[in-house]
Amino acid sequence: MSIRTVRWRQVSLRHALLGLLAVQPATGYELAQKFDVSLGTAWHASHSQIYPELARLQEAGMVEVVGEGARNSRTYAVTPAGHDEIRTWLIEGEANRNQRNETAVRWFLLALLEPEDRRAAVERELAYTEQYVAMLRQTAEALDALPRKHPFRSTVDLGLRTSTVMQQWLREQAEEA
Amino acid sequence: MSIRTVRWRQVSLRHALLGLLAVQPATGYELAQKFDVSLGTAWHASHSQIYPELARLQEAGMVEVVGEGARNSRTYAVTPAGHDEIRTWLIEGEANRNQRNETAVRWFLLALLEPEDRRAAVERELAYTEQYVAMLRQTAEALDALPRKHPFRSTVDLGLRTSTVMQQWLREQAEEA
DNA sequence: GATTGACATGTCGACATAGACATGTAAGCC
DNA sequence: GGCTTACATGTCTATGTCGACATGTCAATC
Repeated sequence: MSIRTVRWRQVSLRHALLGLLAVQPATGYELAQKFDVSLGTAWHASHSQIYPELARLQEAGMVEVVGEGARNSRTYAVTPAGHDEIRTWLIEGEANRNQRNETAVRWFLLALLEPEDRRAAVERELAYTEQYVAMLRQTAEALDALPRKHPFRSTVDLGLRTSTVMQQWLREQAEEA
Repeated sequence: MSIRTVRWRQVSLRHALLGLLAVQPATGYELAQKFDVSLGTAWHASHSQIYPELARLQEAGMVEVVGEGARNSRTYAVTPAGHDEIRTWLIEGEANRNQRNETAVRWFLLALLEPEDRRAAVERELAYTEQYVAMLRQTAEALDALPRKHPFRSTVDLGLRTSTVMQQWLREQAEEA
């Protein structure tokens, strides 16, 4: 009989949810949408993961139901224990630096294409980044319209700045012989 | 009985492997190392995934064994069919833009901390990026010493450029009230 | 009042992934 | 010759994740 240390690896989904709820209480349905617009560059999760994890977080006392709305919806908020968890994770937690980014894999492989093929692929990627930048700009505008600074306002800026660098780099890739 | 369309989602591991082998033939063991130093920002895979996938790629005729070395090692190389696969994927394949990046999740949550806690967390993240930049610089030097330009040389540049932007952004986060 | 579509929550099965477990080889050092 | 360490390949289990399946609510439009 072997001793298998049970490691908890599902840390990011858990903390991403706590983070979103710390900004504003929300239903599972809203969280699923926020993952794509607000936290899209960092993490993705579908509702089939979110609902069970919310139940586990509630059981662990890190979130609580603060309201029930139409269509059997439940609004969750972070408890003090949940805030502690966020803080501890950021200050003490050991970071997992692994990344999983198919777009980046594509960009790595661009160099393997013939110049003509590469230009076509780069065009596609540039079109994607332009769409992405447009989305970020819209988000920035919406956040700037709020009475007080939104906690995620600066991450939108980070996205805009890195996108500029990436677009410049992609253009150079198209020109490479 | 319901018709379940079997979707193939393991596309990135497959193409990341093909891409690495297109640059230079390698053993499974070497590929596992390359994932972390060469493709680390884009994808991560451990040997327990790599060996079975190499076997599947060989079965599919996209890679072949081009040499056997000491300690029962096998060196794989990409076949013409494998090159076609890379090209088709880059030109025609539908991109999955989802990302999974725990570091980015951490950076998003920084804004939720009290200024003092945040400065501590930012210091940690800055230390990580500095280590990462040092590694990239070493890689760049090593690639520049080669007789001809390495296909992945420009992706190292992209990493260096985005790191600069990120470090600047992190410093700003530490200063925010 | 029927239809449509967005809102809302849930489960299930297939597949992906990490890390432990397993085994053996070769090189260098003492 | 024994020890240690890096090389090298493999499997298995627990867990993570996606997409399909399932069910129901409410509002708007026809």
